[in-house]
Amino acid sequence: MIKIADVARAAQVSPSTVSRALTKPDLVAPETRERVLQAARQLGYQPNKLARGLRKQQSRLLGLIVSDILAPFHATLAKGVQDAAEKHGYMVFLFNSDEQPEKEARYLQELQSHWPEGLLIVPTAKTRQHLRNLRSAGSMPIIELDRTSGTPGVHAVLVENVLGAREAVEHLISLGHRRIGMVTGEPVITTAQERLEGYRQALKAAGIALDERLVANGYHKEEGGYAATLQLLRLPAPERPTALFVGNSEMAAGAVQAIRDLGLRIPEDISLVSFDDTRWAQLMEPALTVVAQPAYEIGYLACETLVSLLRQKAPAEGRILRLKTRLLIRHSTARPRED
Amino acid sequence: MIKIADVARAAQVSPSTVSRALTKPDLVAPETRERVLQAARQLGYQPNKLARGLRKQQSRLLGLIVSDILAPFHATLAKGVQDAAEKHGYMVFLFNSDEQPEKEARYLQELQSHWPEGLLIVPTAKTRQHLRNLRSAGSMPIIELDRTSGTPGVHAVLVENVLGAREAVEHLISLGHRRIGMVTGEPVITTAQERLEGYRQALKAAGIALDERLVANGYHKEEGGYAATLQLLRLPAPERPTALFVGNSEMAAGAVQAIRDLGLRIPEDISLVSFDDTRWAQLMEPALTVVAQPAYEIGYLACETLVSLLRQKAPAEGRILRLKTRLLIRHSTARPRED
DNA sequence: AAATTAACTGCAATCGTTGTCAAAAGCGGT
DNA sequence: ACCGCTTTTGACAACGATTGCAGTTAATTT
Repeated sequence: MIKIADVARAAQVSPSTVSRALTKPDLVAPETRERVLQAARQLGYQPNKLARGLRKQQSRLLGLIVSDILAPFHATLAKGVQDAAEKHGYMVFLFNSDEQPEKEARYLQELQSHWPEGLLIVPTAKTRQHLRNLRSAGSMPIIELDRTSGTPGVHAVLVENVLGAREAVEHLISLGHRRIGMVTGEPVITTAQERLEGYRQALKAAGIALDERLVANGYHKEEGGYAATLQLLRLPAPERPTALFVGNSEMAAGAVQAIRDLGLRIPEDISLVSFDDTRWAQLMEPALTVVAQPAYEIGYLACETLVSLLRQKAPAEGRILRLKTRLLIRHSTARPRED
Repeated sequence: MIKIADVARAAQVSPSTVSRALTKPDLVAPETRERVLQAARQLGYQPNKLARGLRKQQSRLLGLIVSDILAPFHATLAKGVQDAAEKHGYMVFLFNSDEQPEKEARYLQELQSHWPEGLLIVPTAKTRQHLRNLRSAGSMPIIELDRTSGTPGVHAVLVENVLGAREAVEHLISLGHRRIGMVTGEPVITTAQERLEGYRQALKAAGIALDERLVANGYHKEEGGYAATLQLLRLPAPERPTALFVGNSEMAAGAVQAIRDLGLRIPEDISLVSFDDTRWAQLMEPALTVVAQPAYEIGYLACETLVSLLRQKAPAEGRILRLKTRLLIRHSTARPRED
């Protein structure tokens, strides 16, 4: 690799001058500058970011930990973050915790040793402890995405989960459904709590009593969604739900398969709404009614916020931003059968 | 941040001893070692990777550039790479070229300045030039994924595109189809070339003349797939294909929509096979017959190969590994209608 | 023409870590 | 008590880039 000394030799100046010519061009004489720039170009010089970071005590690095890079929601989130980071000259270290707290802890350690200037994270169940253990956490701004860990002083960019869920369930109610089941996620995750709360509020507002048997845990995963859906649809006829609200798209995929395996038809036999939009939700037959989240915007906004936090060095107190969801009514919801 | 000098002070030893206690424990006396380790633990010391990298002239960093992180295939690829990298103590810098050569060039530059020890890349149309311009490329092992750029000396991990495509088309032929259309990707991309070649071979082996009008370019994207499919299915009846082979899943999504918009039914009116398996291909009705690729394995294997290349410092000559595809026959293919 | 100022450049120290070298300390044997 | 040996430790110099300070030259003013 070409280093600054090589360029200096080629341009017949000192390393200091090369450095200045490249980073503070107006401090060096025009001819010298030209000579240096040309030499640098010719040799293909690229400043070593390790050395620069060490000297300037800044890495221009951000850490991003998502909980499932294979889920389109998270991939989109990551893209938003990266695009925003790039705009401001930051690089992003992307990790995938797979919802596993141990992995998250390991990656946080690893990340820390690379001196990131800020951290963006989709927290898992143990994030709060992990962040407490991180020494540098006090100095480094942290933004949580999609969910919160409850760590004090941390910023977050989320969506209106309660409202979004409520609108989805109200849609079902307006179609005439009364027995509406919910497949929820891990109760420790705030999105699961909030979406369940929205479900509760919608029922309450419509004067429908909450039946605990109609709420099943799908643990945020496809298999869990499958199992939870089977459980709900195998209830004896009078209690069996005529519509299902599912907490995220992974579980919704399981739900669709469970419904098919039971030989039921959507929406004739059962209506289905899910949080989170995906390609398959649009392409499946019938297209799925969903609560769409602005995933890209969440990532982008979170990163913008982080960068602006880094600009003003005063460590602002934690603020929570919430973006709106949109209920996309497609063809998986209809009036309940009259029997 | 705690640095080595802080630990040294706390443990009453010199910085050198701290460094040794942490990295070469058997070179320091047991009691001293304990004292140092405890001080380090207590202070939450994390070695600064920037400084270490600078001093040791190694970054333990790998670069990964994929061409579309939102596509499940690429996300899975990335996961495979990361998992393998983590196993060997490497970090991965992930970038997304969005198939745009300029972005790729920019990221390659940016990456280079972080001193990666190796590079994994899903090449775009201009990768060959970009790599030629990279000074460090000579010293740094490079592995291409999914496609090749044709850069001499570069390693690659690909799939059996010709064979996979051929099997898919042979499947259609065995069902009785004779007019089979193909929606292909950008011709500069090797996967598109190879899959087209497989299509040709299958037709030839069955004694079916190739009709150029049955091959349409979908440019690797959903919209392109939509347009190409419309074009093929609007051919006058005698030439119109009874089956379609689509070069990747993005274009397949477009194809499905085009078919629906034309009011045709799969597989009664038209059979459909696509390269690349996805969640929606499994969930759509009817489930799509596909040529599945071992995406995770490609990433994992590529990274393993890269690491082993780094271990043995002799720069081995470029080798190409090809993994097998699997034809998953589902319900989007059937005998052609007799009319 | 001398004095003052401005513009430009180089020296040397620095960031945190590691490896080399040599000094110091401990040990057993004579 | 002294010698040679091993074990343990610390001082110091890098790695590559940046920057405060000081020095040199040229330009401007008196």
